[in-house]
Amino acid sequence: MVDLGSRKRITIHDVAAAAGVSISTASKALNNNGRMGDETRERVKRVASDIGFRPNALARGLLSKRSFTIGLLTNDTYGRFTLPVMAGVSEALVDHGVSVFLCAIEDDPALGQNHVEAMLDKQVDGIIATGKRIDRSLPVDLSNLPVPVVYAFTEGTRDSVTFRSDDAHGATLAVEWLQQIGRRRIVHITGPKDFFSVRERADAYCTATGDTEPVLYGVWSESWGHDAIDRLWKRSGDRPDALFCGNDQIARGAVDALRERGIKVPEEVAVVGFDNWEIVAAQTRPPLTTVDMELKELGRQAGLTVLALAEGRPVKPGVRKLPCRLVVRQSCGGKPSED
Amino acid sequence: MVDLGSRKRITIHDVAAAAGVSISTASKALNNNGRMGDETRERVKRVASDIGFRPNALARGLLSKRSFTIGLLTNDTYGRFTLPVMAGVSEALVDHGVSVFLCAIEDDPALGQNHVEAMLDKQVDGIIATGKRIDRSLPVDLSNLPVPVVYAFTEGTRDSVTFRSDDAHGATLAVEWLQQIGRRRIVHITGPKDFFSVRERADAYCTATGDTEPVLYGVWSESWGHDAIDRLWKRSGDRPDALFCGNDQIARGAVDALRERGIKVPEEVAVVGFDNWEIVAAQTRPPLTTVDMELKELGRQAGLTVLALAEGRPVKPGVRKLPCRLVVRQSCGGKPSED
DNA sequence: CTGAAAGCGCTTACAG
DNA sequence: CTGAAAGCGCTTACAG
Repeated sequence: MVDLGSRKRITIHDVAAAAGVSISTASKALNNNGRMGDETRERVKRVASDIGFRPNALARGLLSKRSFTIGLLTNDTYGRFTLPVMAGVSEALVDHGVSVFLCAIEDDPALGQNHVEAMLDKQVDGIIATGKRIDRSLPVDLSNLPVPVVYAFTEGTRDSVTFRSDDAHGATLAVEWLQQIGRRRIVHITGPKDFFSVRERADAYCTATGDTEPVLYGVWSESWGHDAIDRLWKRSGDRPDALFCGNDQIARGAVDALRERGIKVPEEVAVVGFDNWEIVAAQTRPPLTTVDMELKELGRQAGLTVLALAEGRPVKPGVRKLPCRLVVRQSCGGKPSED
Repeated sequence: MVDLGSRKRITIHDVAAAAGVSISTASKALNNNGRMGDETRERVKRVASDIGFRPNALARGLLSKRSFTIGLLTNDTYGRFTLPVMAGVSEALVDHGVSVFLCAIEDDPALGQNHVEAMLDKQVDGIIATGKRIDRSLPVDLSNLPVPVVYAFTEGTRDSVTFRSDDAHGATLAVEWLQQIGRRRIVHITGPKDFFSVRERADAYCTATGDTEPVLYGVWSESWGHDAIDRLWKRSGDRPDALFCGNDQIARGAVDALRERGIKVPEEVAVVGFDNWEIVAAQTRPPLTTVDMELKELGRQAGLTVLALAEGRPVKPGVRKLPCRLVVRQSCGGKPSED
């Protein structure tokens, strides 16, 4: 059978006994409050560390009303967006001793409710809601919770704090980069128009290019990228010398289609993607220059914000748009960035 | 400023007062123990539900020594393997009221130690360790912890419970499928030989095929799959009529290379991958038939096992190999499976 | 400078 | 059948 190494847990009573003080003195010594002789405080601390004392967070939490846990709620099962957000949240909070419950709720309201209640029972200090698109909310009501809620990459409520990427900025970065390398006929191939981020990216693209080419709306797949190239090359008139694609999958499909037609990327057509999804962007031939939404940074900020709210520090509600970053690989020429 | 809807939390005192009983009676009524009139018990329950009472899990945990939390520790930052495992763990445990801390520790021992201590402080009922390969352990010592540890898709200690996929079974499924559809010259293109799973899959492949073709070892990338096809088509002698690839990326690279040579998949060469990594397998043209390691089921079992150990139920230590499943798409011909 | 007491929100023997 | 008391592991006024 499996051995738990069932050593009894060490409590503050053990520390007090070993140091020859009362438990209140032990507590105060360890928490650097109360007044006592330096010698006593040091001795208690040394003893505690010698016998491996670690305070029980449950007991602490009962008193302090702080559990040093938060919940991350997501409906992005695949993890495409949630994983970087989670990494950022966790990185920002681990130094503050905060641990993160991850709850994947699919699109199931009952499951969502379940998870939220389980977290509230465990007295989480706050909740971060995240998802897979900025213009949809999770299938669970997070208003009027007894703990603060911060939204990251999902639709939030009016009076809450919401973090999202600045897609217009990302699109502008992409188009301006293509213009800088001398491209003039830049076509935008993107996803479904009912996505807010699609419209935002397309608008920024139109602004930056002066609206000379139509935007090709479709779906978020490689095969749509492929089809779009067929369509573009069938029509009459000048061919594009650059593509700005709404995500990396579309870009990959387009690059594949261009190669199959014997058209050189980046020499004849330069391509920029969106998302910086490594598995897609880095494996494309040539690897994709693409826009990174800095989701990890977004997670970091969401984490620090929920912590601030939990500690009662004031935070202004509203939507915070975070800048994107262009990751340069080979699909536009130029050297790969350090990324 | 953000409003917390700062309604005071409802405690068992409120329930007792509202029901006109003592808090001990209230507690016993809600937990279905102690003896009391049915009428009293029902009244207390009704009142509790009416005023929205939910017991504080921290207070409960302090008494019961059970926090109804567990920790999932992983060094698989990208989430490729951890996400399905996490989904399984969470799914299995949510019904038991258990929430899961996710701790991504990269390959940083100090960070790992940090997270483990934070979880122990929070009195987790157990820890599941998971990773990105079966023959490496996490960079943190999990033996002699005061809570049970279960290993899933990472190297465990001798006396622990470890769950892993049965890679030999998966490889056998793949090869036998190719043989069933009439293929005879099946080549195995796979990853680096220092991976245990590579050797195990290759051995099973050799056993199933009778060792007629050399195994091509390389790296886990599309470009290696591509190169392997070049190599195979340059050499003299009969060409393969089927490929069994060590992962989906290699398979995708190979399929792309075959298409570029004008060789039809699956008509001339049938291809099976490994991993069932949707983003790769489903986007390949044609979509890949591939081996799924059933990581979610693996996570489920790991979750139930750590729960059993936490509850003191006996569990035999050792390595449990879980069967794989073949997901049929179009790269071998045949109709797509329901997956 | 140090300790006894009360209490966080609950559960569980133990009296009555 | 119901309640008062003790206690889980800790912290924090309050006495001395």
